Amino acid sequence: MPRSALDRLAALLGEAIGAPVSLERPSDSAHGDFATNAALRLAPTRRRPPRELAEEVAAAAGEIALVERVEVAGPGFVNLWLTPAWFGEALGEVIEQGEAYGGGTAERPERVQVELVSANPTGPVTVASGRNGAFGDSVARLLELAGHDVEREFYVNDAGTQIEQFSASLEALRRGEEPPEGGYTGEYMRTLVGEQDPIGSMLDSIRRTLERFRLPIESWVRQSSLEGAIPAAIDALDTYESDGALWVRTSAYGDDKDRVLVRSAERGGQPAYVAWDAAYLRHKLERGFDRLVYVLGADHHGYVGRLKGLAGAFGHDPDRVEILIYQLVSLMEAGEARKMSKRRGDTVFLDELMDEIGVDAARWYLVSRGPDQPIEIDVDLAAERTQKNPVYYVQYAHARIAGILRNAGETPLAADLPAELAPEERELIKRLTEFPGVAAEAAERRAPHAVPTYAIRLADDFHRFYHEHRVLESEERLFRLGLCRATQTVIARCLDLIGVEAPMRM
RNA sequence: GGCCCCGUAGCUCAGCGGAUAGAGCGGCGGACUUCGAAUCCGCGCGCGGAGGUUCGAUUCCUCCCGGGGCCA
Repeated sequence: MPRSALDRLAALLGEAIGAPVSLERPSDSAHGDFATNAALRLAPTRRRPPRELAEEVAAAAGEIALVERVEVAGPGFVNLWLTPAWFGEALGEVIEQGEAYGGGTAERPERVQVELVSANPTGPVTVASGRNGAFGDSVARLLELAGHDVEREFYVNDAGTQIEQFSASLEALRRGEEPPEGGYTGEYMRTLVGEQDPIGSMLDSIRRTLERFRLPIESWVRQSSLEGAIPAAIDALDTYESDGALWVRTSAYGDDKDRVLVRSAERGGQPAYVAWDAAYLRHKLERGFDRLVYVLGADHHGYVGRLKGLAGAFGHDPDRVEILIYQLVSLMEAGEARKMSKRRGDTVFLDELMDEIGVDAARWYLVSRGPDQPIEIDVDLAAERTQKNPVYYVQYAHARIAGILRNAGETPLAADLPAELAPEERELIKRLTEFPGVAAEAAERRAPHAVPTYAIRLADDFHRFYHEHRVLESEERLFRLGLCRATQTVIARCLDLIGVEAPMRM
C-alpha cells in the first residue's frame, strides 16, 4: 500500500526495474534528496555489475516526471533530486490527511490484545512498571495508528504467595508487630493498616497512577476470578501424569521442558502457577483476538517458551502469542547501583518520578531507549537531567508553530508552491514524508523508541527552517503556513504516540 | 552449568548488510531592533577484542573479555 509521496515514488521506480526499491535519505545532501541501493542489492541475483545496473535504474528514474536529476555514484548508488512538484504533492498530502497522515499502514488489520503493566496490587506502581506501561502503551498506540484494533489489559495478581505475604504483613502491622521474614516493609504499608479492602484500595491507587501516566486500560482481569476456570483449562490441554503430578506437554510446542500443572498429592495436590497461566491464556484465546501481546520485563523471559508452549498445548498457533521483553530499570544512587524491591519499599514509585520530572518527561524518558537497553535512573540527577530532556525541544517546536498560526489569524489549508524552495524547506518536507514509514516500521518492529528519535530530527529541521525564514511577512506566506501546519500535525502525532502532550504555549 | 540482553564520543543513547557512523547532555566560541533565544551556528579520527561470511560488517555467525538478568 502506497503510504506517502515517498513510497509512491519508490513503487514507481520498483515497477520500472522489476524489483522492490527503497529510498533512503542520504546523510550528505550532496548525494541527492533521496538515494537507492537497489542496484547493489540486485547485482548478485541478476549476475550483473552493480554500476551497470545502476545506470539502468538511473535511466528508469529519469523517465519519472517528478525526478528532476539523477546520478550514479559510488559502488552503484543512484541519487535522485526531485522536482518542486513532488515537494508540493508531498506537503499537500500531509495537510490534506491531517491526523490520519501516516496511519492505516497495516497490511492485514488484526484484533490485538496488549497485556501490560500487570503489577502486583501489593504496592504502588514502580518506575519499572512505568517502563512496561510506557513501552507497552506506545506499542499499542502504534498498532492502533497502523489500523489494528487494540485492547489494553491489566492482569491483577490478587491470588498466590505474594498476596499471602502482603496480607500477613498487614496483619502483623495491625497487631503492632514487625512483618514476617520476606514480608512487605515499605512505608506505604502503614497507610493501608486501616483499610477494609487493602487490595481494592491498592488497585484504586494503581488506576489513578496509570491515568495520570495517560495509560488507558480498557480491561482488567483478576487472577482470583479465574480459579473456577482452571479445571476446564486443564482438561483442554495436552497433558500426562508422571510421579503423581500432572504435566503439560509444552515441550512439544517449543518450550524447553514440560511444566507441572498440578502438584503431586505428597506436595499438596494444588494447581501450580502454570495452571493459572493456562486458565488466563485460555480466557484470552477465547475472546477471539488474532494476536496476544505480553509485555514483560527481562526477569520474566523464562515465560516466553512457557506461554507459547501453553498456546500450542491448547491446540492454537503459538505465533498468536507474542512476548515483548524489555530490559530492567535499575537505580543509581550516589554512584552506586541499588537493588530495587517493592517488598522492602526500596524503590522509586512512578508517582514520585512524575512528581519529580513531570508526566511528559517521564513518558519520554522511559520510552526513548530501545527495549533491549537497560535503563539506569540516577535519583540524584533525575530532576536535573530533565531540564535538558529533548521532550521540551520537541514540544517547543510545536508551541512555536502554534504561536505562528495564532498570529496568522486564519487556518491555512493550501500548499501554494513558490517558484523555488529553500534548502531548509526541502529538508523539512522530506522529513515529513518519512513519517509514515517511521511509524509503520516502529509498529512492525515493536520499537516505539524510533518515534522520539524521529521527532527530534523533525523538530530540528523545523527550528532550522524557522531560524532562516520568516513565515508571516514573506512572499511565500501561504506556503510556509502550510508547511508549519503540516509540521505541527506530525509533531503532535509523534508526541501522542508516546503519550506526551503537544502544548500550544510553554 | 544452561539461556536472554548489553558493550558505539567525556556522559546518556540512535543507527531495518551500504557512501565520510549520528543526536542530546557537558565543555569552548559565536548569533536576538524581526512570527517565541526553551532557538540557531561552529569546534568530535569513537563502534570492547580476535576470527569468519560478503563486492561491502557497528549491523550476520563463532570464540574471548567485561557488565546486567533469568533458570537450575
